[in-house]
This record gives sequence, C-alpha cells and structure tokens, in this order.
Amino acid sequence: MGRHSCCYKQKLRKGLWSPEEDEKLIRHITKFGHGCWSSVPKLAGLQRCGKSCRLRWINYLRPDLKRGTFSQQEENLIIELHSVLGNRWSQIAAQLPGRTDNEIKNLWNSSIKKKLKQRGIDPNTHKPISEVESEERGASASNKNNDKSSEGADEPTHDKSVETHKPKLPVVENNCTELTTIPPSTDEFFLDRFVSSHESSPSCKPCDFPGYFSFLSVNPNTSLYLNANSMSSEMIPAVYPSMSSAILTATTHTKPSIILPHNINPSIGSFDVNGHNMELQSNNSFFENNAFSWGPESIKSEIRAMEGDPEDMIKWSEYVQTPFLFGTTVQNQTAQQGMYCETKPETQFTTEGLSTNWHQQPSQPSDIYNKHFQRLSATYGQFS
DNA sequence: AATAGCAACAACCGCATCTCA
DNA sequence: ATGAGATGCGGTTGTTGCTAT
Repeated sequence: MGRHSCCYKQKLRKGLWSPEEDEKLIRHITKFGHGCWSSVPKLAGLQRCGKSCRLRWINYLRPDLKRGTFSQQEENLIIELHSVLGNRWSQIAAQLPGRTDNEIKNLWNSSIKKKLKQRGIDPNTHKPISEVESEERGASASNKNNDKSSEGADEPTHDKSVETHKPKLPVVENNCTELTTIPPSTDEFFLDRFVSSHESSPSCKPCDFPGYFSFLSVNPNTSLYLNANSMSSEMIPAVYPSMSSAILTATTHTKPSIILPHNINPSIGSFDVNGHNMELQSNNSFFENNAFSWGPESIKSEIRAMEGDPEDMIKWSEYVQTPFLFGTTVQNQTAQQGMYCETKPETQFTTEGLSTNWHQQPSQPSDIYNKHFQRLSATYGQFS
C-alpha cells in the first residue's frame, strides 16, 4: 500500500503544500467535510492523493490545532505518557489537545530525547542509562551462555517491543517485590516497569471482564488497591512522582487502566462497574487538589451514567484507541468528552457536526473558515 | 559574504487494521 | 469468508532556516 492507488493513476503533486492548495482544501472541508479522503482531492480540485490531503488537514490545517512551542508542562506530560505508552504517538497526542502525533513525534526525536540523554536517562526505557547498559551487558552475557541451547533466539540487539514499551502497558502485579522504586535523585522521568500477573494468571483472563481496570499509582509513597469481585485485591506500589495528571487509558487487551497521580485522595472508596465492586484506596490527596476537579465523584457519576442507560453504555473495547486524561494539563471537558466520544474528532468533522464534536472550541463553520485564513495569512503572509 | 553543520518540522512511505461489498 | 479499498499509525526522509566558522 503506502501510496494510494490513485497516486499511480495520475501525476500528483508531492512535497510542500502551497497556500493555494491549503486554501482549496480548507474551503472544501469546511464546506462539505472530508467524507471519503480519497475523493477529497478530486472534489477540492487538488492534484494530491487523499492520503496527502488527510495528513495536511490533520497535521496543519485543522482549526483546533494549538501550534507554537510546547510548554514545559506539555513536555513533561509527553515524557510521562511515553514512559507508559511508548511510541504510540497518536495516543500521546490524544492527551494533548491541539497537538498532533506528528508534532509530538518530531519534538520527541529532535528535543526531548536529547534532554533525557543529557540527564542520563535512556529515552527508550526511561531508566538510568547506566542501569540499561548493565542490563544489556547482562543480557548479552546470558545470550552468549544460552546461545546454543536457545531456540529461535531473538536478535541480540534491541527487542522492538522493549523500545516501544509494549510489555510495559499498565498492568498489575500481585507480588510487589518485582516493582522497583527509583531513588528520588533520578526519579524525575521514570515510570518503572508495570508487571502483569493478569497476563499470565489463569484465574484472571483479561477478556473475561470487559470493565476491567488496572489501577496504578505513581508515587513510591502511594499504594493503590483494586478490588473487583472477579479478582483478588491487588496492591500496586508505584514509582512516578512527577506524574501530574491522571489518565484513564486502555491497553491492547481492551483493559482500560487508570494511571493515577501521586497526590491521590486517601479515601476514594468503592464503586461499581457493571456490577463489579471496584475499590480504590490510596494514601495521599490528589483528588483534593483544586487543580483536579474531575475527581472521584465525577468518575462515579460517569460510571453511574454508564450503568444507567444501556444505550449509553460504552464498551471498554471502544476505548482501546482512545485514552482519556483527566488532570491539570488539559481542560476537564476533554476527559469528559473523551468518555463519550466514540469517534475521533477527525472523523467527526462536518459542518453539521461542529457544534458538539470539536474538542475545545465549538464554533461555526464561518468561524473556522475565518480562523483558517487568519492562520494562512499568518503563515504565508511573508510570501505574499 | 559564503558555507558547512545542525535543528526543527513538514511530508512521504510502508505496514497494519478496519470497513464494506 | 474474502478481498479490495480506505484509513490510521509510526518510522523515515527531505526541506528549510538558523548559527557558527
């Protein structure tokens, strides 16, 4: 695939977009919505492939893009999210309203990676480089030892799954001893390994429980307890002091997880998810923080709402690609919208659907159109 | 002033997944 | 059930602008 079939049929433009092309695309999408991307270039009068149009719209022309330099808060959040999600840029971008996956990816590769390295942190594993190196040495030594006996041994170098943190998706461990506490001097950007017993435990198959939660705390001083009827209580010591937001996200096994910040309320209490009693305990005061207004009551009411109306019941599986954030770095409405938005804004964009579905600033088509041209003039004013 | 080196970012490419006939 | 087309995602490349020499 890669290149659309349409690209072969006719000679299509490549490379940077001209202001005229942008204008055509904006005009078309604001008027008609994008519909089927492959038909957009034809309808908009562009000599581009649909894929290129889509990318241009998503990464540059969308009216809800923030642009501009990333704040320190945003950078920190990206680092934190990366430690959990790995190179899942789209999921990371979902937590940063107005930012695109491409933008975040570029920032990561051009800037954040270097900063982390300067701090002695391995950007892939988020562990101290010295620790990573010693692990690699150990691994290569054991590889040598097992060389002849191991069947289908993996490449001796980086396991890609390690690089992308896939094994580190939020999971829970019954046995706390496997989790490592990062010393305060080096803990700034670390979220240590999440170790799963659910993955391997025959008594707790991820797919058995659609409302399954993994509760994770993020501070060495914090312990969270998860108690669902279908599972045993679990204690999750955590190691992420700098986490400044709470994330409800999903794993690849359709297991949504909540990543909780360190200052979480000591008595969050219990609530029901699909009849399963969920008990959440902690020992600090995140939910008392004024900056965090989407607290446990909101969670409960969300869940009550989910229970109340079967029509509105959202299957967790629908969240898999749509993690939510409720915290201090994005507007609370973002998280709440996230709870109820099944489709991504990109697919929601039509002139008819604007008022409710855009992330932050519901606006009329004309507003968006004006905004586009404001941006265009700002962007291209130097050329004209 | 010229230019080499670098950083930032826009865009492309290829693969995986989804959707629908 | 299956295959083709559409879409989404992440890795990579290409271009541009800035800075140092």
